[in-house]
Amino acid sequence: MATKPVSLQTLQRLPTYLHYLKSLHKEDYPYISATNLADALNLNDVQVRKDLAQISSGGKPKIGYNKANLIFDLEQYLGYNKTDSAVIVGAGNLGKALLTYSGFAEYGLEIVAAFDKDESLIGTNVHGKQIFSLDKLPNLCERLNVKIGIITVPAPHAQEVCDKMTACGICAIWNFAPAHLTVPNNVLVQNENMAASLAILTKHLSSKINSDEE
Amino acid sequence: MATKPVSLQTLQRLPTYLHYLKSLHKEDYPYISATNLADALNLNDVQVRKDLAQISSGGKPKIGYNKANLIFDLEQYLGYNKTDSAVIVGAGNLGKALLTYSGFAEYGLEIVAAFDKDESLIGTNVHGKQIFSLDKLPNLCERLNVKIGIITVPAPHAQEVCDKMTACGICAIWNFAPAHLTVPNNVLVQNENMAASLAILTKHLSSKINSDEE
DNA sequence: TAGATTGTTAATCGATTAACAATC
DNA sequence: TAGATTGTTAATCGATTAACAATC
Repeated sequence: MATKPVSLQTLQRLPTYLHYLKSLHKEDYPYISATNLADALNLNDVQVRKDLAQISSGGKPKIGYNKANLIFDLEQYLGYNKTDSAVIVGAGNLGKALLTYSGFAEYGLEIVAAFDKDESLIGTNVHGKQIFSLDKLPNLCERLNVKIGIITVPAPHAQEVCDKMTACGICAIWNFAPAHLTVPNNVLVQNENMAASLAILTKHLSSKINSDEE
Repeated sequence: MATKPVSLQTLQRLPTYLHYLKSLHKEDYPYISATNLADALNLNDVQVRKDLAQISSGGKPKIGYNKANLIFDLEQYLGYNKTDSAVIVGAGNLGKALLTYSGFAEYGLEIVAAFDKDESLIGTNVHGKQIFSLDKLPNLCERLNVKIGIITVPAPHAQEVCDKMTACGICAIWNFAPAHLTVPNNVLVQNENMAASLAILTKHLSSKINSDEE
């Protein structure tokens, strides 16, 4: 019973729809059209309809989609009602920031523990989450059945940490280190590629300057 | 003299090439083939050649690309040699993490100041960067000709901060808030969309469970 | 010369957008 | 009924990949 797989592009838009719908909470009118949604988010209306068709029970011609139902369907599909456990390796500034951020709960993610090799950090806790020695990783992952790992160590150590994670049975890695990771086939790496984002930003700036000159 | 615009996908791959090339620093042999690069980064070799053709003086048949030249061309193209100034609004955990992160210098970005509306933060400094009241934003942006703004406030305040930034002449916004921003035409928003990344990660997990069941 | 590798032209693939029929 | 909106089928567009000629 394989449900039709949703494209990566669609998958990435779904949280945006959900967030926007939730922001309309105050409004009484219970329906919204794909056209409205598309306009608000600078998307094409047909694209929105196609995306929603894949995860919801559909809208009604002339009326649109029931907002509450849509929110429910999106949360259901994205798994925001079920919580996945994650561990974080690297308790530096970025690691601490992620540990402290309480918004992940809303997305169905709970960071259960952090790991670092810095002796002075081990045993301390950040925002109620304890920081362990890296040796403890296998045991904790197995005990708590953790499948998601977050890497926030400096780039030169990222691959090594990644290998340890996959050895522990982690099969989804969120990589904040500016490094390319090599992993077994069944493991997914999602790069939070700040260098790539910055490239887009600064290039926009420099091309703007050039075009202003003309 | 409009240089051929590079696609967004290409632009995002360039920092990856650069990073990998730099990591080969130890090796003596001065050349690398597109095939090698592609294999190491799990990309197609023709794609790598096409990407590199757009920003470098090219390689030599049978030999490959000169690594040092390639690194130079990539840094040149990505503007890592010139520094852009940026301001950050929102000096919470994430904002502080970014202020503290010293790696941006390498990418040609310097965060010159931070802003917050929390009175207890104003006047303090993080990693040598001062935190100002939001009122000071226009003056500072104009004086230092700041064109890049980083938003690390909670989602409900993101649009308001964004509007202030564009009013100050900022035309490239790096948005870490989980909110869709509406901006004038000439302004670019780059969303660091953690919710989207998480959606991909957790979906991989749940689809894996389903396929394992078969 | 032979062979590896580049760079280009053509084919494929997938996502977005346009056109339109179905429906409340 | 008329009109707005959905949902689907076809057309377009752009990026990736394959095929191949050029070259050191």
